[in-house]
Amino acid sequence: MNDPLSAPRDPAARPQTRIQARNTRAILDAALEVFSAQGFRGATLDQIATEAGLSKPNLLYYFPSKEAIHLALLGGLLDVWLAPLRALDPEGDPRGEIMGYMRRKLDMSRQMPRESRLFANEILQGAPRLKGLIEDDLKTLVDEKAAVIRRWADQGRIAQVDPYHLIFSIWALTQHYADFEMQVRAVLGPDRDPFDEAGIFLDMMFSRLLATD
Amino acid sequence: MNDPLSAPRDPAARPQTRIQARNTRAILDAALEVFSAQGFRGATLDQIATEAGLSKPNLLYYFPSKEAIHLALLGGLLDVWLAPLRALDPEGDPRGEIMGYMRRKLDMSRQMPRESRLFANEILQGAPRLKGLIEDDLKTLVDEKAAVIRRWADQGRIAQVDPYHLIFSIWALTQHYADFEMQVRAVLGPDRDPFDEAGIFLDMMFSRLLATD
DNA sequence: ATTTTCTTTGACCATGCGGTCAGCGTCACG
DNA sequence: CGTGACGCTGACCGCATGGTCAAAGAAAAT
Repeated sequence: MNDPLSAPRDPAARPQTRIQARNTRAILDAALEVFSAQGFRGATLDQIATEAGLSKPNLLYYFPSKEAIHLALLGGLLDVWLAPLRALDPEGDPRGEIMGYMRRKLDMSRQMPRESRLFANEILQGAPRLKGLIEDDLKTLVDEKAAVIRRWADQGRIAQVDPYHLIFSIWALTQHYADFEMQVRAVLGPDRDPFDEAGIFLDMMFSRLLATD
Repeated sequence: MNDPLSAPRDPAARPQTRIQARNTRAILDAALEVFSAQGFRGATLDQIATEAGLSKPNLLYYFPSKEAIHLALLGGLLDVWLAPLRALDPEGDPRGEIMGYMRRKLDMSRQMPRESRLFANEILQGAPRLKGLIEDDLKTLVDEKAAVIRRWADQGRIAQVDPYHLIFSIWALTQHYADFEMQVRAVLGPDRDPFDEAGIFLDMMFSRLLATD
């Protein structure tokens, strides 16, 4: 009843055992690995259990179903994913804020490619499990930040660009390096670092886009 | 031998019946629909058969396995997908060629979102079935066109940008509108046309990026 | 030391799904 | 209009997979 999806057992009474903490973390990490690489239907409980170093029934002792594990992951993800955008400061320097946002998003692609792919998988399939959150939380946040950016543009502090598509472009470009990493690496060859180069390229791209000259 | 992957039976002797043509087309179209929406493992033969208006055994009369259907789709896809890049003319006007490429790619996202998502699914999972083609054909083509673009940059006819990442950025931005269409539409609301707006935005973005001022 | 709660497991079940097969219809062509 | 090749299907098989359960094994609490 009062049992959040990310926690296995009713934590109302006793708080949480050390073993519980360790195992739920292991499970979520293993699930992230498997779900992000195989998609929801492609992943199997056996794979996740093995990856987590548990038996399948033991895994199901901590989470009631495959669906629940997936939801626990997605539930936490959207917040993490949007944190950089939330941090965009209306009082800050327009170019610095937008460039900084792009930077942080690129860093997330580099540091958290599994999360990026998990998210991509979900959206690709039409976001059956995140639709609600996307239409509410995400849309609200983007509307709010888009208004800020529009104000900056109207004040002439950055170029006149559609703020929504500016945000989309940051998403598209940064996530591409995580989601399509295999393709990017295949094309660049083994001796080039995609993320380092992307940083330079995207700096230039957005500098030129936002310049007011 | 002369049997393309999209054809089911050995057509060495008799060419192809009308029924064969109709049904293989129906199957591939249905499979594109289902695979692009559910991924390889998420799709079932029953779904594809139903979508194609056939029974499952009948479907398997035309293709030997689920895998074969998927391969037939992917096999044809890469060529279609890369055609716009192939068309980039070294003798043409640099800005016109690159902007035109971006345009054609965006049109493809609009006209062929299912193909885009099929491809995205494949790359996301690490391209288990396309790896070879990507490391050979695709890499070769990109190397070749990147060299062209680099020459243009060195001649001062466009800005000095990394040609590889320029190509990546075109892929990322155009495919984003197909692959993440659900998210884009949720954020923009029902009254805005993502693709029309994207055309304007991307025109501006790449104009500014390539400008030599 | 004993009880109680938490943790783990082997064995098992039901269902979904890819794929097969024997046989029945149907079409095209001489 | 007959005959062979083509097209189609219901019933079936075996395996993978999500999930259950009773009972055994550790920890914690007393």
